Amino acid sequence: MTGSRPSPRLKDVADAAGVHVSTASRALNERTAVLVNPGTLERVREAATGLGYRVNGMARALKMRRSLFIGMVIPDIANPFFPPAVRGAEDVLERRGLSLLLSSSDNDPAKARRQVTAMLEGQVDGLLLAMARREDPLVDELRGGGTPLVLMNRTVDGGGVSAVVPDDFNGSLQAVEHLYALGHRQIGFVGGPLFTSNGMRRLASFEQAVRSLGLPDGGKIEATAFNEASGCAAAGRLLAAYPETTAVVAGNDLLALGVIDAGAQRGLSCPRDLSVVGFNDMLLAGRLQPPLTTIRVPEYDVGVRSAELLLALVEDPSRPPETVLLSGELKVRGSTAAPAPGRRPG
Amino acid sequence: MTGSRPSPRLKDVADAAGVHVSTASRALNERTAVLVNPGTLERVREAATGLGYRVNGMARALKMRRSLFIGMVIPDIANPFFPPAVRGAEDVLERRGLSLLLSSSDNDPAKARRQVTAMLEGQVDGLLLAMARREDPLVDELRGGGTPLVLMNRTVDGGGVSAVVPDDFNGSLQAVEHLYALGHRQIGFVGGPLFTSNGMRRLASFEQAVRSLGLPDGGKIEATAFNEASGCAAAGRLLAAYPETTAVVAGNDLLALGVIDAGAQRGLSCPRDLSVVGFNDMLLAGRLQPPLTTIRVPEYDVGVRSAELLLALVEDPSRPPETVLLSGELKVRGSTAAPAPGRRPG
DNA sequence: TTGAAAGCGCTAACAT
DNA sequence: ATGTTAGCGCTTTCAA
Repeated sequence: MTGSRPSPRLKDVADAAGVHVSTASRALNERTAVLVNPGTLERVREAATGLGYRVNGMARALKMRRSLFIGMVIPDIANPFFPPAVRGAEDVLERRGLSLLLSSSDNDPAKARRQVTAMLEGQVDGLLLAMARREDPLVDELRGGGTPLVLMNRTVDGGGVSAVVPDDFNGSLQAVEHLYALGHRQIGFVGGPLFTSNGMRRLASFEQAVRSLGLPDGGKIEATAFNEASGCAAAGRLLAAYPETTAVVAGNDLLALGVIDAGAQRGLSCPRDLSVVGFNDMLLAGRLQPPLTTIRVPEYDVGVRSAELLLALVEDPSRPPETVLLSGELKVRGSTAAPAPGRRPG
Repeated sequence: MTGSRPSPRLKDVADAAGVHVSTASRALNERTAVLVNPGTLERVREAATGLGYRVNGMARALKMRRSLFIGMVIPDIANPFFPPAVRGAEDVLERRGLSLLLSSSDNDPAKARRQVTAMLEGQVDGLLLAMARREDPLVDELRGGGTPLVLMNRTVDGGGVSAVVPDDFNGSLQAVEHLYALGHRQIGFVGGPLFTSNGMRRLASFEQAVRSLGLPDGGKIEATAFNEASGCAAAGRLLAAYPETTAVVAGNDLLALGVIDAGAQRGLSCPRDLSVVGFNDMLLAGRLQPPLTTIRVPEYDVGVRSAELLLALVEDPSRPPETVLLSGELKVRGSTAAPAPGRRPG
């Protein structure tokens, strides 16, 4: 028995069942099984089970031009925003028999390009991209390339490509209004990188909200990345330049954590001396010290909707691009409070 | 120009360069490029670039019996333990030109089996499995199957398969000793499912530690899953049965959170009335309320080492199985303190 | 209802 | 140094 083929091919199954390989193929294929005689069908299936046959996906893909792989590139799986979104996509894809190829690009365009290239070589049936920049040559190239594409979480300025993103505009608006209602009048902003649609849109709506409420133009700082360290550095500059600030809207939850750190470094306690609002409602945000007031983005749904949209695009490549806006919801928790009397300006 | 081939094949490149396809293949392949005339090499490369040629990985895989895919099955990417481990594996694999196929099995053996089957059909070059049970028929089958395999985070009782796991034994020990040093004498245990090596080993070493310190045999409850809700339910039972408990060792950080919840439900404040130690030191564990005292497991390294071991196995399938134990380190934070005088037994 | 034959795109003997 | 040829394992026309 030693030295036999590594794993049985369709030919082996066919031989065992006493039929031609094309018949075996038809029998084992859901769609074509009806074409084969019930008795034969049974024999083939038994032979397949008996031999422990497993279709060779590479051969199938080569012939059918369908790999049943979907590629997904995100900035970083270790960033708590992404796991739920990945999981959402995974669940949808698995139900349809597709597998997920995952890469983290660290927001490095060259790295993202290499990863996408590897996925394209892997003949993925579609691409889920969460690392898009507002101006993104890679996305532009891909748009013409015949591989269906959906942008997740971030989109591009130019449009023309399907995307599933949070309603950044409304989110920031809710954050500002919440702080205003608490009595804050000196509200700062620590946003994410402006090369992302999230960073840009959250800033734009922050500015508009502040303006329409007639608030003074406070500090607005762009952090270099959506993480705690960048948020802390940016907030440090903000608080130095605008010491009268009593509240900060952050570009996301990690940035918010950094803002809280920066405040603490200056002796400002959150929420007593400094209120902070995050964005996303990442895992455990409600159990932090203090529990984070934030804009809840349906992260899992971002993944689900992206995958669904991509599958629709795979079925019908001529389907026009579409942008799905998922609305967020303000979760009021412990990181926001009325400003302390002593710190209120005027 | 419309109606041309979807994407150029090697044949197209060869034609454009005026050579035979086999020459083009040699030219474009790192390993065989030395065999071709420098001038020809240049022409082929230019043609490839000019046409935007991209190798068809399915065809290559079919021929070479190497897909450059690695499959990874974890319980749930949304569980904060896994993202760093996934990231570690990703980084190693990418450096070697391999892509990662990821699935979440939810600890459902049938689901895991389907996912592994899909990956095997996808001709993955190796498998990283983080969902193993102590007795796992799937792992047993795979061991004979010719696809290299490394278990991550959890291993099987039988051995005979490579694994990279935390040092559960030493971890629990440190937790108990820490609580003992603080003055606790009534220490309970809320562990993970005993069908996992983690659940079992952490319990075993807890019991041994308690015994060797001469402590009374306190409550030990097995939670149904490694999550907050199960931890809360289990801890509820523990505290009802052993109300004199002043400290609890939890099977992981999420379970620890559940223990804290259960305490709070009974009016017990952590750490004043109840000390809790977690396991893993998941993301943000130190920023929770209270900051979690826990056993730090090098999650990223678990991923790195697993991937490295798997690659070694891919290169040399005859390499004997090996278990790598990664040691944890106690991180003392805010969820543990000396027992309150009023609650100390006796 | 089944078999024959072609071919997906590539690599690797083998031959020249 | 390059061309010829076979074949990886599968699906799918086309014929019978």
